[in-house]
Amino acid sequence: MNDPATIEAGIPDDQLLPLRVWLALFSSVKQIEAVVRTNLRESFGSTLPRFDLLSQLYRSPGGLTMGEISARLMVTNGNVTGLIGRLVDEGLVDRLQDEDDRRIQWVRLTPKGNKVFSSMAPANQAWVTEAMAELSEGELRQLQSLLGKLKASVAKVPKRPRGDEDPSAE
Amino acid sequence: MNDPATIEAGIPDDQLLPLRVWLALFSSVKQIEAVVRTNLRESFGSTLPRFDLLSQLYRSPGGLTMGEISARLMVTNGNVTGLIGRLVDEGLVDRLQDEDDRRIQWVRLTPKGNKVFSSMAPANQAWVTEAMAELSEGELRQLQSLLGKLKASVAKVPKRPRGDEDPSAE
DNA sequence: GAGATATATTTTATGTATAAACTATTTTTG
DNA sequence: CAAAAATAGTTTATACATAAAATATATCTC
Repeated sequence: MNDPATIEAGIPDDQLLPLRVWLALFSSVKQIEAVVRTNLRESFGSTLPRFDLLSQLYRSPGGLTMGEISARLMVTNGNVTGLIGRLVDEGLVDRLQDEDDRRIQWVRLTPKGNKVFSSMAPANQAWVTEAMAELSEGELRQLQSLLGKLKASVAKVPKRPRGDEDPSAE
Repeated sequence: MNDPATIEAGIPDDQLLPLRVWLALFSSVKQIEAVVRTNLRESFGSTLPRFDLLSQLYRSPGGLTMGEISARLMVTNGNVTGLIGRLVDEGLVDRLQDEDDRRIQWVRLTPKGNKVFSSMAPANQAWVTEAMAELSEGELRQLQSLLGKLKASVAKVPKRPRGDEDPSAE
């Protein structure tokens, strides 16, 4: 991932603003991600995707289906298949088939996975808190609120189902 | 990547706030990325990393070195090597060696690359603008300002050079 | 100016991610 | 109920991304 782009030649400033915000959002996230990723690797030999996945499972003691994980992490099913496979190999997670619907896989943290995540989570919180240390509580709340609005705004973008290209549109 | 995680059990709310903001930032970016990625693929058969790279080159008519590209996109050198290779194959970009320093590669947009990027950029701007349509100009400016502060805050996180683990720290 | 160090980039191994095609089930519907 | 449609997940092919090691060149230092 990289750096959302702009053409800035002769476009009025208010037209440019969303693009600039997007750029700022993008680079902030990359920046924080870099901090967290480095720390996860150096301190725990782990990665952000694995941590996020463990976190979801931690919050769902009853387990999650593959599809639910994929929805929560906002990634494809195929991605989750691979991620879970590695975590199973590491013994942090286990899979079992649903008894009624044989298409469904239930995924849960193993006791080891639970323990490992419990040790990572406070460190992660500390890193993120430190990264945001210069923002006051008020600023953080403002940011949170604006991001909430943004989320709602993006969610309204119509996503046409595939095949709806309408090549003969006027 | 996915969904920055939290343990929320019994932690005071203001301790939790940075983590919540991180979560919100992360998912906003994923959400917008999904919109842009889908549109770039459907409309231009391209991807976000390629678009961002073209954008950087577009803004630097004199060309950029591999290292400079890597710094601007905040990705590793190896990543840029691959990305540029594909863009060269597509004829959108060319590489030439520096005359004085033979380690350096200068990368520029080809005329075709220029043309292609010029057609993509306005569409990209429109998508991002639409995604943020529900935010007022004032809100966007506020967001921009807060993200600027955040960037400065994250930049202050000390990044110890590798090998500075100090395993015997007290 | 030779050896050590630094810089620019590529290569290697691996992990993460997507989209599209596919398999296996379940559910719907005529 | 049988055929069709929907759902859950995996597989495949490919792209993107990292970290670490390697290569090649340039610069520094004595």
